[in-house]
Amino acid sequence: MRRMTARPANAHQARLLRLLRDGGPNSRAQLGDEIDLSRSKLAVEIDRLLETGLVVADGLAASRGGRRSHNIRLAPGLRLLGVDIGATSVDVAVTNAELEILGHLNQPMDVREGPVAVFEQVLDMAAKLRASGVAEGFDGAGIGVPGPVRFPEGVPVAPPIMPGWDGFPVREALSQELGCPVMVDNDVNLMAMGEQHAGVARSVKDFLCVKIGTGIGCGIVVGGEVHRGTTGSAGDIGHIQAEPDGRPCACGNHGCLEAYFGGAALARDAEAAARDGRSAELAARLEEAGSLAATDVATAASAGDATALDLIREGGTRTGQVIAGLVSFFNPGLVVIGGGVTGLGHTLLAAIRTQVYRQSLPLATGNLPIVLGELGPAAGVTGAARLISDHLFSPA
Amino acid sequence: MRRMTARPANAHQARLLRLLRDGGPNSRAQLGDEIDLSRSKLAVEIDRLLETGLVVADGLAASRGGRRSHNIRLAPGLRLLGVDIGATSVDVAVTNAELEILGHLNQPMDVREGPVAVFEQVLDMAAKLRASGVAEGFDGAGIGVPGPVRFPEGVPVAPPIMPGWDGFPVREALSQELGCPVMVDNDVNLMAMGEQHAGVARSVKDFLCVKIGTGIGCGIVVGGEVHRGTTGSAGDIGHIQAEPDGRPCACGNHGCLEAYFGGAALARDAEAAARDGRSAELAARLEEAGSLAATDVATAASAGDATALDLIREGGTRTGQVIAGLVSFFNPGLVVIGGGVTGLGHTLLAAIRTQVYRQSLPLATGNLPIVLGELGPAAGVTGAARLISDHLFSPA
DNA sequence: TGGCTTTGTCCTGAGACAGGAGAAAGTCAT
DNA sequence: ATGACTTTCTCCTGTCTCAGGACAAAGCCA
Repeated sequence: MRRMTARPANAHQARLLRLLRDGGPNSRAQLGDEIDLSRSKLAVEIDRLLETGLVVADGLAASRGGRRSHNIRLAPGLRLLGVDIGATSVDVAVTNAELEILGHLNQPMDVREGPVAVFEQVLDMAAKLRASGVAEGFDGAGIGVPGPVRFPEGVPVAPPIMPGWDGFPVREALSQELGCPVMVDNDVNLMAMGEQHAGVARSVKDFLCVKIGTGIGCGIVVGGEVHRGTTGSAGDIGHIQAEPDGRPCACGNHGCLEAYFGGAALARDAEAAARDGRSAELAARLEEAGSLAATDVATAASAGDATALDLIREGGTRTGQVIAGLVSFFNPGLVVIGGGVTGLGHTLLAAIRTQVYRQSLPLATGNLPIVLGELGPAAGVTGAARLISDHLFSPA
Repeated sequence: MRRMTARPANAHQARLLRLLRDGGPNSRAQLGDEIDLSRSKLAVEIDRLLETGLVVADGLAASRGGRRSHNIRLAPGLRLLGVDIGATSVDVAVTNAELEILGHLNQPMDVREGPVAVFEQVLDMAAKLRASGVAEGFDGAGIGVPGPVRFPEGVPVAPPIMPGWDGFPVREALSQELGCPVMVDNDVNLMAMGEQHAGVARSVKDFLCVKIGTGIGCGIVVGGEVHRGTTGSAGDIGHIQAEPDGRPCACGNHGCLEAYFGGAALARDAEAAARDGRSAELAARLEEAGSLAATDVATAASAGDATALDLIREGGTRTGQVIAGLVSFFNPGLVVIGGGVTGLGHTLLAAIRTQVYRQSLPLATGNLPIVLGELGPAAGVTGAARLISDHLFSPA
């Protein structure tokens, strides 16, 4: 079916759309208070938006002591697809124009199978969501991939954990399949955007969002905008050296943070601990499943297993060391910890906090909250929807 | 005498002034090509700027095949004061509106003597420059201090090496003394702005500028704008941990970069080497002067002293380790090395380069130039002039 | 001297916009 | 119910911004 193709005609319209999206007021009068425009001009722009169908006026709000206002809302039929491709699983969600999640699917997947196989699965999941009735089609899609992206073109570049994706025209291919605009970004950046839009980072202009999944990455937000770096690899902190001449890392260097922590390292350390007989708990789980994952460490830790707790604490300390350096360097107003291993929860957070507060400059940590992300697996897909929404809600 | 107090009336005028300042064209026609305005509107704005005296039209340019154009230039009488306060010396310079240095003084000074004493000296130097005929008065002044600054108010906060300055209203005090607008920033940020305006970082939008003086700091430029951080302490990389459980640092922590390198650490290490008998060259200089400074290491190194070279290499390697992490994190398009110890030159640069190229992600270093700053002591004062110029050339 | 190019000025009409006047639609006290 | 008051929204008018065409000025070159 035909989807919405209208775009705001000017910056005023774009600002209005974003205000409505981000939970601003919804009467003409109150919109006029937040946007620097006269009532008359505002009325004209809203009329034009109504004509294009980008917003609708449905019903009247309760009176606030005078004439009742019209409810101005974003097109209720607008649907965005948010895709978050991880190393071992994929999330696909549908949102409305306000970026509220209407349907969300998660499936295991191996990113190394390459873009063609993964896209088949993603399109299948999108079809399932459509079939469930939450959407008849999509007005736009955002997609996050676990590696650096040449942002303007929407193409992954030299992604270490997904070599088959190097140079694959993700944006173009997906846009063709879905028949709608598509934007591509690094998964960590999208998580940051998600937490910024609907999570703990609302109203914070400069913050870091550390995602600890299979690997470790960091979304950098400067002045409300994601910093992607010159080649799109900004935030790739997994291979910062945490220990001079330390453990060998898959990247060829020694002592990288990812050699000590992250889903992959944690699973490997847990298996070693199980085999060494350091943890009966982990050994039992290894016996049962044949291999261990980060989640096994989480459950063992919550069962009180000392070795599992030690592994988490040590990893948190290493991560905290690196974050401490970044905090001194960047002086953020907030640090968000998220990603798959947030199941490790407050043990991890406490270790990170201790290390950062100990090592960073007092001036930089003085008023610095370090918190867990509050959206969990919804952060990535929300950020993806936000990414394409920012694109759609900018002048054509 | 009365100074220029006019300010651009709108964003167009501000853009025109900055274009002229930054070496853009200077005829109406060519300005019109670079600014998105019609010839008519442009002519109106230039006429208004001519009226206020912010620009002047003097003479005609050579013909380019048709009617000769008028030379539009920034007010030739405009004078800016750039002040760069270091730990042990102070630079004061006078520039014209194009930020060309018309006069430059440097004097030794101890920042720990406090703001009152230092300002007395700065004002004295400014008076000397005035007396030399390069300026009759100042239209604005920029000043850099070696510590974090609460930028909007122009007040140093919790500066480790200059405790007496904490909370001192630098901006207000200097503005009163000089009778002109004043802006205050961290000295490292100003060095970055200087290299951006007239040095190696021209046309680079995202870069890092590492200043190795008595301490070590880093200017961060994102999208052409200096990133100052939430509390103004961004770029304070001297206390990033370079060695876990390493040398004790003056800040109370262990293993900080500044415990290993920077003017202070280098001087201390050199004295130790002289006393240990590891370097006859350094011992002779110590004998002579009673104490050693970073410059002594530089001269010893250029004389071929192996110990001095080792000290520089080791410091460069440590610094390179830290920068490598920052490069992975920030993914800049350029890294500039500057500050007092650039006298150590290419030995230092080579050590830093080796370490960064070895340790950072290939994608981040692939096309990354790491170069010495090209302005030397002029970087700070040029950046200071640029800071106040940006302020003066923005709509009132 | 005449064609051509570049630069700069003048003019007009279209559109952007603010703010006043006032209609519409409500609340609340009397 | 009535009138005073509030809030929301619309309409209108005058001002300002701005682009682009027409044209004058000033140069080059053959």
